[in-house]
Amino acid sequence: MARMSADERRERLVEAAITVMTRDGVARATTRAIVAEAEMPLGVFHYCFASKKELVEQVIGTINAHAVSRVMAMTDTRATFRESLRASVQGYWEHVLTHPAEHMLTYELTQYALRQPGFEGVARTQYELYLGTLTAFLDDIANRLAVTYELPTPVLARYLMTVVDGLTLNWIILGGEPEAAAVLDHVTDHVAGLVRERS
Amino acid sequence: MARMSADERRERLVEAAITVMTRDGVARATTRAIVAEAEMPLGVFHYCFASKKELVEQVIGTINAHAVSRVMAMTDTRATFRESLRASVQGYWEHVLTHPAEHMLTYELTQYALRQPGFEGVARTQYELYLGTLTAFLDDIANRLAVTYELPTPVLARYLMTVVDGLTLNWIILGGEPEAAAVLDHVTDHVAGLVRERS
DNA sequence: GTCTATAGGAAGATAGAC
DNA sequence: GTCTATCTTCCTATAGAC
Repeated sequence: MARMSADERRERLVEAAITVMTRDGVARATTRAIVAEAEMPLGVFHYCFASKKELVEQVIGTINAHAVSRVMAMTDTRATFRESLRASVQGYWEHVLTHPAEHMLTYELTQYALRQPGFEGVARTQYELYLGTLTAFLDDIANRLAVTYELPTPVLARYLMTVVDGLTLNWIILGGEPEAAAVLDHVTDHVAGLVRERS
Repeated sequence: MARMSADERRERLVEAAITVMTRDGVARATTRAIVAEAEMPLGVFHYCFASKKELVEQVIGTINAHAVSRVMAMTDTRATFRESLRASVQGYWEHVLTHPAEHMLTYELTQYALRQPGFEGVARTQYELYLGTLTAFLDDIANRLAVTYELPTPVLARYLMTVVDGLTLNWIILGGEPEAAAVLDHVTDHVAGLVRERS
């Protein structure tokens, strides 16, 4: 009854796992719930993956790849730094507003990784990845527009990551779109004020 | 063998639960692990608490009370707004640096509450509490020093909460004290620049 | 590879002797 | 109230027929 290759089953199981985790939370994404979501019998699980750990690793890899390519795609260079930053930040924020559950899942997986033996480095790698992507974004835009920053790029990148990450988290919990958008606008303007023409 | 009142047992079990959650994570804080930490037999649990849910509610209540009284105590009014804000923020940051596990637990409990049926409102209440406390802090300091803010207080409070919460989270995961402190200093200075003498 | 059936263990909660 | 022993359920993982 080989209706589908093991590779395709693996892909579908990872997708199903993400669906279940997004809908019901990481803790409820049991092997049973995942195979049920993928409409496969339970026994399938362990000839597609050696263990549940192996599946979760692939889930985290997939989620991270999505997040990074999202940030990459958000680079939106316009005529001025202010406009470029605003466009990029708004692109990100749009995604948060339309896909809150996806962002919530990344927070959950970070926590999961921080506690799960065998995933010790994963949370750190995840945040280093975000920070690196943001740093590259700032460098890229500085080069294209021939500007420099008043603050060291690592500090500026950390600042942006802090605001974006912190605001995403508290918006997921509290809502309050007007205040959240106001904070984001204020920070965008403030950061644009830290830019100098390259001499 | 009544060596201790049921009330005292309850208190000790809540303490033990916090110890286990801080050390091993919320998911590993099982009734068995908690009574073992408190050095009590398993059967004790269910005549002290009707269910595990009841214990977790008390744990969250205790943690929140700690957090709020910490923010209250951090209000540190000096001669100028800048100095007051700096002193208060440094007081908070000092606590993060010396008690990271405690702060990590609050993030874990927030996630737990967001997913656990019966705790739907708890995460929101928690963040509203933080935001309210920060707003009160800003109002208080504005009154004492007879100043106003360029931004509406709700937006400013949200901005501060975002930065403080986001930075705490990414410092727990990434470390990098110099950059984190630089971000905090920068934000403190920036916010101090948003203050006007009351006319 | 594919599936059913089940092992083996840990979770929350309860029964019932004292 | 106090404790031991146990119930029920659900988890990951495996055994073994096809």
